[in-house]
Amino acid sequence: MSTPAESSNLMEALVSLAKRRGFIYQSSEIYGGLNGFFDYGPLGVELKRNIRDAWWRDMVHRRDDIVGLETSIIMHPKVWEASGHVAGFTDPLVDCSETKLRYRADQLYYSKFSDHDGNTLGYLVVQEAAHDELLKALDKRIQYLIFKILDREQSGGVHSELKEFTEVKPDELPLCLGPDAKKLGTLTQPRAFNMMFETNVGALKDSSSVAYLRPETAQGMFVDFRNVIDTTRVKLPFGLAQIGKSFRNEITPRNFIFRSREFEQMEMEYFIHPDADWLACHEEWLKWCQDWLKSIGLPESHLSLHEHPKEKLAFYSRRTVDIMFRYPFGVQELWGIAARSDYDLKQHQQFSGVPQTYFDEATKAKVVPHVIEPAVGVDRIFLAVLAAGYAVEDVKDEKGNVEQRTVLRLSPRIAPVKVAVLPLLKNKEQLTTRAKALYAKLKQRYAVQYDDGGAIGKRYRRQDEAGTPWCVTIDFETIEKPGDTFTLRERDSMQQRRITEAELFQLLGEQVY
RNA sequence: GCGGCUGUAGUUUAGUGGUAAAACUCCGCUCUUCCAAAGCGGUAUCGAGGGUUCGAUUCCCUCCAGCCGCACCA
Repeated sequence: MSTPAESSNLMEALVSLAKRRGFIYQSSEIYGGLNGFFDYGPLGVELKRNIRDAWWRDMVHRRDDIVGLETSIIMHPKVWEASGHVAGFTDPLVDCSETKLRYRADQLYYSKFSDHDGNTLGYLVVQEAAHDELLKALDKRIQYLIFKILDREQSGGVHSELKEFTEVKPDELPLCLGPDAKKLGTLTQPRAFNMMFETNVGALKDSSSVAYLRPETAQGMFVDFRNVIDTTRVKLPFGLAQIGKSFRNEITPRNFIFRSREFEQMEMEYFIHPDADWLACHEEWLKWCQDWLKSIGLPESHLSLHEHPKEKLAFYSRRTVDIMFRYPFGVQELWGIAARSDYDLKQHQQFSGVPQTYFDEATKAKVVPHVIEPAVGVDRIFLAVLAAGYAVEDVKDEKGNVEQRTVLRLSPRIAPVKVAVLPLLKNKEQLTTRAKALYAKLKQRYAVQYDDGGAIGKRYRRQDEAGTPWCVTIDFETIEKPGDTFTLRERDSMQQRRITEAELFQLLGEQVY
């Protein structure tokens, strides 16, 4: 295991490389940046696109049972009421200035405590618990208030009924004793915090025009479930796949692009018959996702599984397993595979009044399908391939001096540039003419670069940092000897061999898919 | 949202109460027969705003951004 300092250094090195080579910039940098937002530069946008394309090809094009979808980012506000996001994403939060602890106001209860003459002595705040536990806690706090804070000789007084702390009034706050506080008045007013970005549709900013930027792409696929059934020939089981931006107003965006406020999801909702073996289906998708991650070059050694304990499952889920990735800052969630049951379709059925059913020809019955959902963040995969591929190696030059080489070992499938075409020398026209001809031919099909700047070694290293798997050098052997061969220099091994144009295209055809 | 640390060229860093230096990168030119060659030239309102001061990149305050920890993450 690396130490926190090393991890931090690795992340700094990655951020630095990402900027230096044009993978990722901070958003709005010239205005001081904006927390939780990022831009993808010329190399970054290629890498990101390749990740998306690889997923789409494997998930949609190469399967018979999955079709694609692209739904709008802003949807009818009722969608988010039905999905539970309006209620679920609104957490009123309370901070304690003394203990620095943070509570959810809807999980706190408070009670006024008065002496027998009716004078208010204070408000006791306790955390949600079973009824008798809660009363026990309340009693403890009363004793604490009387003897430690008010410094009285004997107890006595009455407490009023418990109320949810969300109802606390500003003038009561100075007399509130926080659940873990030793002084009065350390709690803040509950502040509503909704993870959804709000906006307004139309010209008038009244409450009827409130809309949300979607916090997940999934709901678009549930809402269009009927449309797809009615207009295409899909039969259960089948999947709807979507790639698109989602937005969450995270309290604290952290770890570079890992948790940001604007991010891109690749989600697939796989609809199955309610009587189908959902557990087996869930296992199948779990396996599929792991295999796919390996196919884009993530090493198995960095992957692990995390099964959500039953008591911590989200309300819609019967089972959720996360594929975890060992990032420099720790093992974190990469891909969540959730068995969402029929929760979402049933919710939309109820809220919209439109039946969300599928006609089962076999039983002649209408059923509401269940759903298995693999959901992954493009940006998280991006960071994972960057972190896993990044290496600084010691390399010996011809004099035996040790130098350092920075290399990004990206899979040819997703590398932003597949091949760099390099004339050995810039000022020899036979070399550059042949190189430019090859470049022109390659770029019809692949993302390639032409580079004639500086010495050849420098150009190799530059491509190493960009993650380009192969460099092709047009040298004197190309133009002087028969066979029209080039030097093929391989990124990871730095080995060189001679290759013809036909062989090069064959290599690319096999490796870039 | 809280606490600690930080912010000087594209990157990594040096430095000072009297308007800034280096290495590498990048761009241009010269040169160069396979792993960051050499030479010349170019690139900074020292994160932003305010205050103290004759004078602030340096000291103070606020904000913004970043890192670490806590909390949060339906």
